Amino acid sequence: MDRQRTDKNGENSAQGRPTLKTLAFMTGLGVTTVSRALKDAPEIGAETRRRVQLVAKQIGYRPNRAGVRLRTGRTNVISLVLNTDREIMSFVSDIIYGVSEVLAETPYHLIVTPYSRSQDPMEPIRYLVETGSADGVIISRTQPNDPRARYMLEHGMPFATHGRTDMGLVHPYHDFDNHVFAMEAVRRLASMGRRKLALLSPPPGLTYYGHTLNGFADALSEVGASEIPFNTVSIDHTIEQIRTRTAQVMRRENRPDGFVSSAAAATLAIVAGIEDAGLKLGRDVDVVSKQSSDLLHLFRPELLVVNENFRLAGSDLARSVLGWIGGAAPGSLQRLVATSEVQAFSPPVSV
Amino acid sequence: MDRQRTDKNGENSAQGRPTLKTLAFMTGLGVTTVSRALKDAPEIGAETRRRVQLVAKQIGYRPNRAGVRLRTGRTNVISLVLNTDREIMSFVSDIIYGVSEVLAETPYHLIVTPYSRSQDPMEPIRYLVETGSADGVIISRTQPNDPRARYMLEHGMPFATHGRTDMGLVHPYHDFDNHVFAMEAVRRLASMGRRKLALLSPPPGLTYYGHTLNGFADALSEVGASEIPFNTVSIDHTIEQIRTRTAQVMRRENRPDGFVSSAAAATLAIVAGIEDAGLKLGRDVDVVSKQSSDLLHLFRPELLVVNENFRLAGSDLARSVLGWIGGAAPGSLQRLVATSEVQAFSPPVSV
DNA sequence: TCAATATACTGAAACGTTACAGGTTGCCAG
DNA sequence: CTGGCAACCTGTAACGTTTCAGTATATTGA
Repeated sequence: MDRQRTDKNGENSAQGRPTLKTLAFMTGLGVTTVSRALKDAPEIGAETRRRVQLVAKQIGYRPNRAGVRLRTGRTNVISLVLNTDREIMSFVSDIIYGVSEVLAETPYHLIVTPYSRSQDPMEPIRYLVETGSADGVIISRTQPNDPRARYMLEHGMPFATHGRTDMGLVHPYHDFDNHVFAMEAVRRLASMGRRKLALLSPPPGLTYYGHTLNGFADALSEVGASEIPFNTVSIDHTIEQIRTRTAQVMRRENRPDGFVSSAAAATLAIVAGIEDAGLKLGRDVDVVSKQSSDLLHLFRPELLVVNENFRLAGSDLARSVLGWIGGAAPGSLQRLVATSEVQAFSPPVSV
Repeated sequence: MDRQRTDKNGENSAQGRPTLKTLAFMTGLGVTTVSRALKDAPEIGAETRRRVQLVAKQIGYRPNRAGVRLRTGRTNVISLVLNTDREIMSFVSDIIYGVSEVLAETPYHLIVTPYSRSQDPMEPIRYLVETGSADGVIISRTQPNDPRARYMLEHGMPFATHGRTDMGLVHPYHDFDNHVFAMEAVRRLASMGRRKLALLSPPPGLTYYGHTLNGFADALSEVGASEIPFNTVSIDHTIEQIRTRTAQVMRRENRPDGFVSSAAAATLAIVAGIEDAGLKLGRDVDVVSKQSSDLLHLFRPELLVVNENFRLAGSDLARSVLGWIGGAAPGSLQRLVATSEVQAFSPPVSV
């Protein structure tokens, strides 16, 4: 009967946004009951439950995130940790789209946590864990012995990695099978008669550097081809550095007649370097490249490509983190996607 | 003297993360005093202030975002609203980097709010405003009469737009001067003797569509060149659509001898279409294109380019939103960046 | 009939912060 | 010696939510 005094939020429904108190006033129930009714708690009568949910829908009730977060510690936030100067351009947009697509169906927000050249990659991770700013984290540029993964595991922060680790610790990941990619690439080049192959590798230090190198080496010995060293550059180098280096190598006596490239932008540089040296793609040398959007064929139809789907990676990683948060076993949230076949140019249908 | 009972957070300093209560216990002050000391309130003694801040730094105190948000309504969040299927790839990564770079120095987090094909562009905006999920918003794909801008203005949500509106309403924006871009592009083509020009425009509906068209038309009449209609496609069309359409146009009797393209990926398609028709870039036709990263010259050295810096746009937009939140006049936070000159290929120094 | 029990609901407390409305103390003017 | 004031500090309440420990009522079993 002192409801009037207590529920000063009654009139609130007109001015501010509705809260549990507003709903309690409108339904004549207590806020506890309303709170439980909204989450289908069993001790609330079926009719009451329906009634509360109906009113909530009608007036467009949305739980206040700060309230929930303060009370429960749950943030409803997933953080995507990105290196702001080394990530591949298309990687960023596609992975964000993939993650967004999954989070859109949930109450989760996506926050982007950047770190740059100058910073310790651990810094954003520590920040997230210490401040509890996210319920889950997605990281890329994964290393075999990755201190970020170890730290999050130790501190009970659910996460997923783009790329695998190799520390004997189990956690969700999504990875493209770069071992298979490199093997298929070499096989394809070999099948075209190419015998002296160079690899533009991922940056040393990342896990898939090793996968790529091993696949390359394994296939070389399988097909009996040889390697022309090209390890002074990686896809983390600038376009100009790769271009210059390629031109140098191509001017040598013992030059490669085939390239395997781990990134599309780098492939542009390789081709430019080849042509700087006065040689011709498809005649003097062939190139197999990974790409994440279907543009390389426009650049040079002679290029051979393998597609890596970053958007899929994003949605997969998001689902994994949510799964872990939801209590699934981290070991069940690991996915290695097999490379599609090496593709040659197929001209557009209508011409 | 019932401090022991009251400050149950005293021992907390050992287990959880420190709060104001922890600091209050350690300094022997009240939490109110600590709170004010940390924000340099004038009614706190200078010595006390220093002492509190020292202790806070020592134990790594970080204000709890949920607490602040619940109490004050401030979220310390900026939301970047993105269309998940139409945005230009490099736009997304660069603008995120630009925004991040600015927010990194502040307590603000960046959240990415996506919307897709199927959705009303207003939906994410309404969500953000209604739930108060952000203190400021950045939007792109701005329209002359943009309901999102109008809505946010009406509801007092600070925001900045990438691109201008044209509704007589004043708000922060960052825009690339596409009028000048189109004029310079046409002038350049004219100076090379090109007289029949086609424009691959931005999607109709966006503000810079008009700017681009006007610049194109103005320069055409200035130099006395004529337009070959090419308005059945825009940069929002697929690569294949643009390519096919270009090839069609280039096979006609009265074909263009010059193109102006508003996006780099689309330019790849145009060039492919030109070559599909058996014509040669630089001989039969020239193309001026915008690009946001320096890759087009690798594609075809004959391409003429103008650079648009999306990272700059991002940092600029972030600064504008923060400025508005901080009380600056929205009218003072508008920036139109002039296009750089049209650039032809300059070969790498060392070859 | 009475006690035990299940059902449906409730108020109070707490999460960490800030705003509000004081409360002490010391000093000075009168 | 008193009243007033400035300087400095403090407790309480509130933001919206969930959890805990209930309470009231109806239902059941003996």
